[in-house]
Amino acid sequence: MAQGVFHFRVMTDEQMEVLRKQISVYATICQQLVEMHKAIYGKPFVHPRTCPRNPHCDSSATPGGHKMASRQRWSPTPAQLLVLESIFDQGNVAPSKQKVKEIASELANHGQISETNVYNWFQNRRARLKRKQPAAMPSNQMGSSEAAGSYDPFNVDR
Amino acid sequence: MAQGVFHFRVMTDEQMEVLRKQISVYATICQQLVEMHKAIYGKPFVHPRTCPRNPHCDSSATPGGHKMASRQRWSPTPAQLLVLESIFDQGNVAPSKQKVKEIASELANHGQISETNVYNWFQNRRARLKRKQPAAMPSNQMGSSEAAGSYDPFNVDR
DNA sequence: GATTTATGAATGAAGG
DNA sequence: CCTTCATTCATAAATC
Repeated sequence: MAQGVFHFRVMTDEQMEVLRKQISVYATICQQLVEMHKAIYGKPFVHPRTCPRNPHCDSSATPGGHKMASRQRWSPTPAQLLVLESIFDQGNVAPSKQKVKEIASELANHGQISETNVYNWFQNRRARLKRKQPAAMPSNQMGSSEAAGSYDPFNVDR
Repeated sequence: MAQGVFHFRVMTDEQMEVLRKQISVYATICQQLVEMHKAIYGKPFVHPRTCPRNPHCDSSATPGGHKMASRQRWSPTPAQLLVLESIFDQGNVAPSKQKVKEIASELANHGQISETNVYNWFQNRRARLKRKQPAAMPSNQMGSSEAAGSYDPFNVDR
């Protein structure tokens, strides 16, 4: 693997994210093991070397889980949001993959965006709407079981 | 700072190799420690601090015999995740029925788990990998002007 | 600037 | 297998 001595590897944000996650898992486990050590020996585990200048090495003990280094998340520009909501309101609540591609392409003119962003946006929008508007349903009792997601009222694409 | 900034991180092969080795070492150590814990205490490696907001740690056995609500979905403990990913990385991406049984059996020592959980995990992992991998282009610098390249291009090759 | 809320993204599970 | 949904998580934005 290490034979390409004269060319650089480029890590995408995606790959970086994978790394972050792996490291996060190790961090969590190690944190637990430190707790274990304390429980056994009654005194806190002392690092051979404290973290040099790690931002979240001290302070906020990250309640419960371990916090990864910050990951920037996409957020729609006002212009993009306007277009997205317009499309949604027109009844196209579940665009097909092809449609998503087109939308993303179009919105790229108004700022950074990816097809995944668009896809996620519609997914979240549907879920949110569904959760907020269970009213207006004509006498639907649904008392017994949970109807485990076998019903999808929005499957209109393809 | 979320938009307009497409900072790629560049790693040399050397750095990459160092990182790989470090991770490998952490993985080994963590696995050994987890095993050690199991050996000492004879019970799953679960700590009060383990799951932040995930109540699946509460393995309270359905008092009364009737399974009630609280239908929380399974989520791997860090230790389980470590093992699962380790297996996956070793090339065993689609374990057989028998293998799944073994894995589930083994992981049950680190927390509640079922064969279905394991099966689903591998299935999801494969699907996820498949979607993300074809995005990786070797040594494609794509100039700074191609703004959209940072995130997942969302595979649509059908 | 510490909490709370809104929301983009991740993920386990189900359906086909 | 592939796609989709429900739920959860983390964080940017908002609020105090």
